[in-house]
Amino acid sequence: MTDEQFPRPIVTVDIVLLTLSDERLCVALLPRATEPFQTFAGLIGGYIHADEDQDAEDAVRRILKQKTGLDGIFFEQLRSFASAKRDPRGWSVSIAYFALVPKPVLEAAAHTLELRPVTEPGSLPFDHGEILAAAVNRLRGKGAYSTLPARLLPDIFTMSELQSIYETVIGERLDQSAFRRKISDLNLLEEVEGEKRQTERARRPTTLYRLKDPISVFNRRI
Amino acid sequence: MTDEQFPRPIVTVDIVLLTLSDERLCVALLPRATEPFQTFAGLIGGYIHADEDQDAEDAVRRILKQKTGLDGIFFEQLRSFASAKRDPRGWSVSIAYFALVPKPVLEAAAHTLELRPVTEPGSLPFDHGEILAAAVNRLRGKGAYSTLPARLLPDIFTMSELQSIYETVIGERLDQSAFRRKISDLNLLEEVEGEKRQTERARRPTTLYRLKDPISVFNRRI
DNA sequence: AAAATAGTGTCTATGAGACAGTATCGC
DNA sequence: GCGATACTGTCTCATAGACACTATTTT
Repeated sequence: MTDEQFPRPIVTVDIVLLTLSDERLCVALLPRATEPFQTFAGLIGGYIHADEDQDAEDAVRRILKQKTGLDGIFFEQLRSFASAKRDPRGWSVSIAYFALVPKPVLEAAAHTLELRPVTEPGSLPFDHGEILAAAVNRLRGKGAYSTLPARLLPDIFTMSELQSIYETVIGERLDQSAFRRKISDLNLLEEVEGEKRQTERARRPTTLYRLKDPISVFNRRI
Repeated sequence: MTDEQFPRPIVTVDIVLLTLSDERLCVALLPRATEPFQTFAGLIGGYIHADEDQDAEDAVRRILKQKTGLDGIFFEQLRSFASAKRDPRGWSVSIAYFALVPKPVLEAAAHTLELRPVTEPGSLPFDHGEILAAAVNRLRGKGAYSTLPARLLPDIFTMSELQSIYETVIGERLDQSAFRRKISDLNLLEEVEGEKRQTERARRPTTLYRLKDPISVFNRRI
């Protein structure tokens, strides 16, 4: 830690904003305002503002607010991508985050975001393709062992909706009976009393639930 | 991504080097050569050298080699720690890694490393205490679902040694029969034929094994 | 009654923990 | 034989998946 003669790399924060659209996991992209890759759609990102951001999470919140209008949504650090070649401007570090947002919340707040299925994101600037892949991987992996996927739903949801989210996140069909049993064993949800509702084509009204804790991690698979 | 007028933060790489000493998980620390916190023992770290390091992993390899003499050991990115206050010199980013090394390898190569049990690391400079805690957490968590703990053993080891490593990493006793059954079901090891050996106080010679793949992740607990 | 979704019960296979039992060595 | 470690077999219980069954609503 002696040699401060070395030039400092560029440091940015990049956010993989994920949501569910038509039963598919999608990433929200933003047309880039400046060079390099101007006008190309890329991950939501920006520089750290040393004067106003106390830490990287502050920068994430600020950038999300400024560039998408979103506020108070779930996000978590993924990892950093650091190399000489990832940015044409020179040696750079991207501290990557992924964020989860329910589609209705995204639609209410969003400026001009472009949604693309994570399976066919098209061509992305920098190493954003790699960052996206890492985020999806993390969500799929951690999704089976936590309540992460529920962050893609509104606060209040039905058991079927929850199961459906888990199915698209994990990428496999789940048995209804086993799913309900596990969820109830894990004691993650609380019933929203009196609030029954009928889903679109449903006949029988459904019990509604909400999460007890923001994020729970358990040690068996859903 | 427009405002390049903002000052660039300091970027360093910090490595939590873990090994097993007397059945305890220990972190290897290095007395700091320069201010701040000169002479205090801290994590192994350094600046990125934009000219010689192509990416952060290159920097990790170079720093490990220079500061400890170690080469070719296992390491993996943890996450980054970035804030205005973590370093008295100003806004800084530490890309944190953790590395695992067998004790004999560490002893053969090491310069003047200080080993401290991760449970009582003493006072550490910067936020190195927090980084250490995150590394231990990751190892404990991922350890139960992967062959990570085997990186704390030499290439060739006995089943008992492997079980013992898992026990200290996970922090609980494991049933011998179940352990062997699971390891063999997962098909992770290959027998080192003809090579039998007697452990210190053992009577009956033991079969020796090596890992088939560097790191495997499975989806049930060991 | 039929259609459609909500929710429950049960059977079976598999994997885990507990623990006893057998094997092979040095002394 | 005894002590010590290496290794195997078996019993029982918990959990998972499969799938059939019941429940409640609208049309």
